[in-house]
Amino acid sequence: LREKKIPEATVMRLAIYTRYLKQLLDEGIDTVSSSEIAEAADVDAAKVRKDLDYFGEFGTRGVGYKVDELYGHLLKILGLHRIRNVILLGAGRLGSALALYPGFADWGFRINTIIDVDPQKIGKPLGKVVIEGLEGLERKIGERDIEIAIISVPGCEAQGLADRLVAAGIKAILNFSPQVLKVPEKIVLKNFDMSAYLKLLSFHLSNKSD
Amino acid sequence: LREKKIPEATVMRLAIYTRYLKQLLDEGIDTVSSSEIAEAADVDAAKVRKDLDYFGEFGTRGVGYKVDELYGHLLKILGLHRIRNVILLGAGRLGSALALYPGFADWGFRINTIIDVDPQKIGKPLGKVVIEGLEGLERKIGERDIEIAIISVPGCEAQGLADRLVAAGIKAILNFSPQVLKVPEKIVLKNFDMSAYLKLLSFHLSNKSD
DNA sequence: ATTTGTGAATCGGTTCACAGCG
DNA sequence: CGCTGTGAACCGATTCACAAAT
Repeated sequence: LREKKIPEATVMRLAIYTRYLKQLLDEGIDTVSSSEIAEAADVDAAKVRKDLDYFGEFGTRGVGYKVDELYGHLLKILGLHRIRNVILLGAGRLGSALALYPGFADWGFRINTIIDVDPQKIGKPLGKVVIEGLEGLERKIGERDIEIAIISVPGCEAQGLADRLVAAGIKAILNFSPQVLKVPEKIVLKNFDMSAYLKLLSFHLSNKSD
Repeated sequence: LREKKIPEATVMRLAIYTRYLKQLLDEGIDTVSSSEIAEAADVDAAKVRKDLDYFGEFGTRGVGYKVDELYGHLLKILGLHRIRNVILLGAGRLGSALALYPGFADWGFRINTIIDVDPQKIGKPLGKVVIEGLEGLERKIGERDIEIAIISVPGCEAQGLADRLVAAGIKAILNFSPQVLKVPEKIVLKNFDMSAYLKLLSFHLSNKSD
């Protein structure tokens, strides 16, 4: 966006702040301070202000931030002011849970295509979307204006699938498989390797004697 | 462990390396270089060596690392050489998917207790474990030697539950709810807010004009 | 009086470049 | 000669402290 490069961690925190602001909005609270946001997000107030500072001046000194305005700014900053189409690849247990997770639709992410290779599943509905086979993947991504892919297939199939997605012009991938994916620079890739997170917990448990 | 503090990112990468080493082990390959590990994990070789350097010297100059030895060292470092008992809270769609995810058991994480408040679910099996109600939570954690809790309940219930878990002596929490949890310093907490990750992707999509 | 916005200092992780060793 | 191990330089994010604004 701006001239400066925005730290990944900053964007992640902005994503957290939006949820709190939405809550305040629903409660009818109209003003909030950086220290209140900080408390809710479990960070410090200076960090909140610095995070916002990357994008402009949204507050009033001595007063704080107007909740509705700040919320609107953050939605714009994060690109959440519009619908984005998502393809889900793999309708296993995890994939099914993701397909039905309301937290995606709440923020404008519409899973409009679900793919699986199991003939038993093809043709059956998962939520409001009918599961389809892999054929014509590339065409569907183009025709249906899909920007984001969620991969929840076994690790061994993930890289091949990612290659096809990239060739089809996908812009972002959320990878739930434990496979490390290689994609071109321009593709936005986030990994969500759950066993890796458990290993991280395990490490800390083994070294609690700090 | 050592005198130095280990970067979180380093531990996360070690967790990734283990998967690759396991694969090499299964393929019967017995030597590997830092650059091969780097390639597999999509990082650079210096980073791999630096990550290992925090914990000791595991390689042979001019040769590389013996796969089985390095794998064993990493298991020890990450505390994966023993079984850890896990409690799963919330047997909804996501919770059920997690309960049945083989990636946990593969690394020694045994979900031995599953809790839900829905009377319809209580008493029914999920995998090999029978779902139980919330009563006696604290006692179960103590008696069953549970170290890790996975929270997959609605956000509004997550903090109250976390408080009980902490009081019961839980050591680590993996939080799949979008609620930011407040726990004492000594508790190891990792958040897995999926909608926050989608928001992150959305931000990058909106600002691809780098 | 209060709270934001922000340059400057600090801290910590990454990268580099090469010494050390087989 | 090849690859590891590692101090040092670099870079970027966090924290600090205070000026600016109402």
